[in-house]
Formats: sequence, C-alpha cells, structure tokens
Amino acid sequence: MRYSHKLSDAVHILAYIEIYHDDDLSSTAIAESVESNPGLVRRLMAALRTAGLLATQRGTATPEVTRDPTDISLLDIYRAVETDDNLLHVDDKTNPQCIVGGNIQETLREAYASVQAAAESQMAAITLASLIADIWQRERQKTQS
Amino acid sequence: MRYSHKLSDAVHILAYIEIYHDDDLSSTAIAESVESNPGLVRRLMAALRTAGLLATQRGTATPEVTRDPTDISLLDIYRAVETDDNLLHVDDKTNPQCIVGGNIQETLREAYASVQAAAESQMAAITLASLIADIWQRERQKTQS
DNA sequence: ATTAGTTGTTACTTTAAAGATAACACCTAA
DNA sequence: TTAGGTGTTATCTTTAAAGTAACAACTAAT
Repeated sequence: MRYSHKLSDAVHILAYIEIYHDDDLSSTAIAESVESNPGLVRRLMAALRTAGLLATQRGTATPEVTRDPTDISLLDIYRAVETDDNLLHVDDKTNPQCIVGGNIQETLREAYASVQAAAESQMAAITLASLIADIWQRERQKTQS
Repeated sequence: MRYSHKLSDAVHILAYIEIYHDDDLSSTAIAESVESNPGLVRRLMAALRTAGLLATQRGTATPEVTRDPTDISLLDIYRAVETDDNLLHVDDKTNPQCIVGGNIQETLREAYASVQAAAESQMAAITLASLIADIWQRERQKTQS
C-alpha cells in the first residue's frame, strides 16, 4: 500500500488549530496548509474527536483542542488516527505442520510487541506542545537575518 | 498498500534453514512452510545474501546462514529486506507558505527519528538465536502431554 | 553429453490500504 | 432565506506488496 501520512497530517491539523486559533479554521483552510482536501481533513478531525482530543461544532469552523498540548502525546494522536496500531506485521498464513511455521507466529508476535512497546514509549514522551514549540523555533530561525 | 510481511518471512526462512539444515532446503520446500511461493522466497534470500547474512549456491539447494545466529539481530534482517526502513512517514507535500506547513516536515522528521531509534534499539537486542530458541521451546511445550 | 532439478532474475498480474474526489444531508449565523 | 460550514459516505485512483510465471544459467547424477 501507500505509506500512511495520517499521523503526520493529524499532528499538522492540531498544530494548525493551535497556531492559527484566531484565523480561519475551516477544513478548507486547513486543507490548503496540508496540501490535501477538506474531506480528508474532516475525516481526520472526526477521528481526533472520537479520541477526545478535539471538539468541533457542526456548521461552524470553530474546532478546539480539548486538552492542554502538554498533555497530548504523539502516541495519543497515533492511536486516534491509525486504524492498525502495529508497526510490524506477522505473516499469519504459515504451515502449522512445520516446526517453524507452527510456532513462528507467536514467537514474532512477542518480539514485535517489545519493539512496539519501545516505539510507543518514545511516542508517549513527545508532546503536541513540544512539536508546536519546535515549529515556532524553526520559523524564528528562518526569519532572523 | 498491503502490510509488509517481508521481515516475518525473512526470519522464517533463516530459522527454517537453521532448524532443517539436514533436510530439503530448496526454495520450494521453504515456500511450503511459509505458505508462499518459491519466487518470493528466492527474492528474500537474494536480499539476505546481499546483506551478507546468507550464502547460497546457484543450482544447489544448500543455503547457509553465514554468521552465528547469536550475532544476527532482528535489525540486521529488517534492514536487509525492507526497502524503506522507516516505520513512520512524514507527509512531504505541505504548504511552505504556512508556519505549520513550512516547518512541520523537519519537526516530524526529528520526532520520528527518535521513535525509530527506540524501535531499532529493541530490534538490535533480539537475535536470530533467541527467536529460534523460542520456536523450539514452543514446539516442546506442544508435544509434552 | 544428457537430463532432471535448482537458483537468480525479471516481467506481469492481483490485492489491499491510503488518499483523492465528490456528493449531500444537516447545522449555523448573518 | 441564504451562504457557507460540518459530518458522513460512496466511489475512483494510486501505490507498494505479494502472487504468478517464465527462463537463462548452473549443478549433479546417470
């Protein structure tokens, strides 16, 4: 398949809402920043809303991040928008008659779970606030001659 | 896209070659254990060979794992077979005119790199030897009444 | 030498998940 | 009432992986 940009776009949306909170926050305006389309933006916003990270109102372009950005982790956003949380995938079609085929699925599931845990622990350590701060810092470095 | 099973299948192949070293090691035999096809098996074996993990000989079904399994990590295998090593992917099409769109790519690249590092560090800690040992242990637990 | 079986490689087809696009009911505010 | 927004769903397109097939090149046995 294509590689998923959902996490990247979801972070983008949340950062946009925080940084441009006094401007146009319509899905169309956000889509222009993401260089995508309003439909995709609204679908991602729906996922963020379901996860309790975003509050929206039908008819009005007034989305609001519900929690303090210091209290929203990259992991929260990842889990909100990725339908399949797994970074690695076991081949679940192997020959059970064989010593390898009959046991490797469970063996790998356990191994992959430990890799997943390591990745998620790092994702939990990164907050939306720190990402927004980083965006601002890069912007400042650009504009200073 | 489909989720990749390359890593899982590559581990399968290496474990199979180690466990069944005195039996038929043709790509056809291995493919039956993987429940896949010989072509795929040979393609993965080619990648493992390129990475220096496997030695093969044209015409004869006598593949050999080149290093001690205690010295081959899940990360080695991952890098051997995955064309794109990245677990997370930045959306590289964002509006540079926007504070968010113009900076989020670098911000996320840095964040994702730290997640990647955490995952890879865990992958490096898992050896082919430990995976094979786990397969054997599960097999033993099955057969003991 | 011939033959049967294997590897290495490449080209093509199929599959599945993501993203693009569009449509429309419903809501809000002017 | 109307203009413009959201929420949702359906359909098409794209793309990487996996499936399939073919065949030259190699090996070993007879």
